[in-house]
Amino acid sequence: MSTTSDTKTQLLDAAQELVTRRGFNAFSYKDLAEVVGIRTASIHYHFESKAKLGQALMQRYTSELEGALAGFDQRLRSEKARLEAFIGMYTDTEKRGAMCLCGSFASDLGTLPGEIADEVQAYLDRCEAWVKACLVAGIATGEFRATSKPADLAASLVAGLQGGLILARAQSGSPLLARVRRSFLQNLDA
Amino acid sequence: MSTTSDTKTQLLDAAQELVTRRGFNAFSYKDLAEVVGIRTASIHYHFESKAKLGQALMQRYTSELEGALAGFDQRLRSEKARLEAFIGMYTDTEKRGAMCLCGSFASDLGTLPGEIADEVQAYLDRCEAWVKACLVAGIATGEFRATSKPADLAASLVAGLQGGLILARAQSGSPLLARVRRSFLQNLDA
DNA sequence: GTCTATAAACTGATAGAC
DNA sequence: GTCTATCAGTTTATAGAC
Repeated sequence: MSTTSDTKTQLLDAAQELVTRRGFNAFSYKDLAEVVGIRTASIHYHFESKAKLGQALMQRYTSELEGALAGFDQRLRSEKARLEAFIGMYTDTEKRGAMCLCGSFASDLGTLPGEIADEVQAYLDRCEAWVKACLVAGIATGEFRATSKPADLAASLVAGLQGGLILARAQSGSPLLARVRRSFLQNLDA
Repeated sequence: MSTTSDTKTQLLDAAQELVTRRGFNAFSYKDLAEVVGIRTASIHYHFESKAKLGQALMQRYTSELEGALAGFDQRLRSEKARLEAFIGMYTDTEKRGAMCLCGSFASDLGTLPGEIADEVQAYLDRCEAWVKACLVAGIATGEFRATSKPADLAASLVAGLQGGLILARAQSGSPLLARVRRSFLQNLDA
């Protein structure tokens, strides 16, 4: 059990930081090598290509999402609290001044290898399905008021959070996601 | 009055297509030169740098937005119709399988020269201000029901449209923006 | 206005030594 | 696992001829 992570994990962590701040096409093996402190050639030992690195990044991100959602489901007792926890993942990212890894990849989708595009779609589908289930449950118990179809509301929240995260860094004013959160939740008030 | 546009306009048109499909960092002068049919060196006669080209792109885009919004205000008689027309600009872009120029730049903001970042902010501020005014007017006449502060709703719509446009290309299912539109408008139903 | 020629730096990637 | 050395191709940009 070592304090410092192994090189592969360090590479994933540094790459995630670069992708969520600069974008997949705007960072290079050189950038990555400098952060981790090895040579660019050594990166190829861990990830045979930049595309495979991107794919590994999205796979880890999606499995972390799965863990977080399972935690929310198990730990929290109201659908409102679960929704708040979900939104909280994105407000945390906003505070760091970064994008969601998936949102960053989605914005580069026109230039990405198919392997990554598939992972992006899986992540988004999972988010929408979880939010939709949360809404359906909350409407059934009377916790939420149904103003639109849950599937539409779920897609709308995911789009608002991802868009908000991308636009937040360009905005002068107050935290953008706080506004997205408020208008979404007030709309559901029973 | 010639049928074919001048080279500068052709360059702007081709660059806009590339930025909204691939992103600012994912297209090169070589790509642009091939589309327009000149050499890369000739591009520098019209735009001294890629940054200046990007800035010119955003300036033209913002002034086109201004024209479109003025047209909506003048031509359309209800706030609902105006909001629909605004949303329509984005559903048109979704049909083309492209991103909004501003959304594309926003996603690359961490790597962009400051001149472009300022233009991105101006475009977003203008969108939010116009939508907010539209909502305030519609609430005053009783056309809309106010579920949240107009400023929050406006920010939320802009974020939802931009996010929806970016995510739409990764999604398998039905048009994402139609869902954003439905849940936003139903929320306003008086 | 557009061209050729050229630059200097960077890109992801490979071969092979240690 | 990480290194050095190297590759072929690309990037934005400049100088100067036409």
